[in-house]
Amino acid sequence: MTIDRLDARLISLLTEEPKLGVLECSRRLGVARGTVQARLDRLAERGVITGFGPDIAPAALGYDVTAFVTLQIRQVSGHDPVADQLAEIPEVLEVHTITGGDDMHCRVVARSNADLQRVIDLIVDVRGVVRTSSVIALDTPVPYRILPLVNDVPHRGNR
Amino acid sequence: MTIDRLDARLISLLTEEPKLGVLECSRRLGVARGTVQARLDRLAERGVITGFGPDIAPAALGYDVTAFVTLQIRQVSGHDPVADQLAEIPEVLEVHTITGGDDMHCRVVARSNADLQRVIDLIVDVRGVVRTSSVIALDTPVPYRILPLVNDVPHRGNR
DNA sequence: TCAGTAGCTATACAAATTGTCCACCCAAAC
DNA sequence: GTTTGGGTGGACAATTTGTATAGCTACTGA
Repeated sequence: MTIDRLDARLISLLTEEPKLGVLECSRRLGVARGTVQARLDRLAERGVITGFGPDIAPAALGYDVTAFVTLQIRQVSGHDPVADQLAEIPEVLEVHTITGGDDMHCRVVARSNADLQRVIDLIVDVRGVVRTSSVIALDTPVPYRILPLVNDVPHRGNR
Repeated sequence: MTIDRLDARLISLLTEEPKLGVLECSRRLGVARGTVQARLDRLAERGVITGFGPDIAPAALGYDVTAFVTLQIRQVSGHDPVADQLAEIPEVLEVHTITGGDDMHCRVVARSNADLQRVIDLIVDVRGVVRTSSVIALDTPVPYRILPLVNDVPHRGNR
């Protein structure tokens, strides 16, 4: 399952100028409108494009601190109940189960370092969590991006 | 800097049904079209909404493996040159500098576990990188989300 | 080789949305 | 008391969308 050059160009275009409509895209890409429409439909259908939601910057909402928290959980309790509890905490933006000495990895945000303490306490209080370890993100030299990956597509004309 | 209830409702609405236009949003929210338009402009201006780019699932592109790589770098080299090099690797989706024993934290993807080895080798080869440590994300019980955070806004009518 | 299929182009049309105006109103701030 | 920021409601032309149509080409499998 992969995408072709035209898909990649379309995704790039939309990533860089999200307000473009289908018609404008077709003009920029030099293809028919129906093609763009069909491509978008197919990309969404295949699950490549999962949505067009607005990108929100937590920092702009006052959540200036980002941290990564890894946790060990009690073996008997299992991951799911813990994950469910974590999901109840708004400041927990993302949770993964992981390999290695720890069991889970979370991205969390907070309004300040002091506020981070509060959030970590919430996490520690989750039933089944044995131990946590946190690091604070000081800077983000490479913010989340997928374009380089998308553009890593063989150039064979448009197809 | 914060958002009010109407902003939150608007963001929620757009997150859940991204294809809605301004007009439809105004209908759903029960406010005038101009209001929605103004709110969106302001949210974008204030940096709360940073974009409307398509959300791409790396897994749908064949990058089934996600991993977190933490690195130690040579003190003398500084973070920036290392980050610049990391940014050249398409599979590196995100880089943060962090507190604690390690210096940087990256999210990377790969086509398979074997392919992950290749990507890690690319990272190790970056000048200034001394040591890396990786964990693989096995599952993602809570995928990245910001809605709970956005909805964590006092209910005081619409404002 | 031939039929079938998938994907792109081109075109058409009505319906809906957008981008901008404007005038007016209200509440909070000065 | 008056400025000011935000919201309302309405109006307009221009553009875009949704949806169909038909024709063309390239590839696939029998």
